[in-house]
Amino acid sequence: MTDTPSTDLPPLPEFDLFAFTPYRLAVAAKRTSDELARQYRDRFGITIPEWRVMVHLAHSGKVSVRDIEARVAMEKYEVSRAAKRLREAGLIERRENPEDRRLVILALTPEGHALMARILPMARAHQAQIEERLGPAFAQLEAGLAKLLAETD
Amino acid sequence: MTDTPSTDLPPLPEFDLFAFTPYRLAVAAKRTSDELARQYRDRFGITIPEWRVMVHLAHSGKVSVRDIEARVAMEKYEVSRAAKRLREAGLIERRENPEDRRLVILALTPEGHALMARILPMARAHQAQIEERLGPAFAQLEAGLAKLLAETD
DNA sequence: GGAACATCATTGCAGGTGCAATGGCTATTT
DNA sequence: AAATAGCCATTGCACCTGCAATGATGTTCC
Repeated sequence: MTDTPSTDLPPLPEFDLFAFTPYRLAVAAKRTSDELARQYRDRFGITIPEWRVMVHLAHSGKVSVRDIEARVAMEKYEVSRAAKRLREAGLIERRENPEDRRLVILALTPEGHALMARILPMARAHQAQIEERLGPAFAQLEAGLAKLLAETD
Repeated sequence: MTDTPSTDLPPLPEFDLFAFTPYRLAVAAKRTSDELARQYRDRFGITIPEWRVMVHLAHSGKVSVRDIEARVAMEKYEVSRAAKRLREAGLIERRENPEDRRLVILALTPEGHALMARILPMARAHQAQIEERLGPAFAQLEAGLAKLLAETD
């Protein structure tokens, strides 16, 4: 037993990673978005950050990077790079804001609009499937998440 | 109004990103682990993947990369690279398994053991703080996560 | 017992990410 | 109106990640 360095040391406190809320949330988040990410990538060629930007543009019209950053839980450099890729893919367009030339105006192109018309129903279906699979636990999850998100805001 | 390309297109279906469970989980996971990640990094110089490996070694003794991969929701290359960094930092040691020389035996060094003795109480306190801040909503979150994790396993 | 197949861990590569500048613009102060 | 400070978006750099390929070992099947 002398070859195991821990043997003679005081025992460590018990700690169950599987009961650790940050871990549980990380695993849950990864599981739920991975399948989605794969679909978005394979079928539409976009990533999750790009998807978030697109969704925001879909219902907010023309906005700046700052608006998206504030609303969509992304750092502004993420928004900036997602927007760059989306622009190169022809899904959004970018103009200067004439009233404040530091700002940028992002908006869906017709191609981007068409893409969202295809993706959004899929996303709704995905959400419905989650709710169905969780059953009554869905409402509990929602209540818990609502409190957590409010507390950490 | 003719300068906005979306105006003449059929309206997109309503979609609220903030009610989208994968999004909510992603934000919740990021919020809860970011502060933790910063602490681990600034005070102990380790990352979240490294922390997970350390926790597993702390209560499982000597294990292989495969064991950790299976138990800790990490891909094996993540485990492998985390282990490499931890080895370079002197926190874990690595030996060959003589019974199956494809396998590797990872274990905490005394330094790693000492580090865990300092981190684990912090992690427990963090967990307690989450539970306190959420109050009754914590049990709901747990119930929801339990169902979700079981369903997607 | 040897060939084919499976498993374990690692790594090369391409691309994504976080941080800390940077450059351009606007607001504020004197 | 010039100087200073602040805000917006982007980018250079280093690091991290995901995927697929690799090499080394073990197992299975003829």
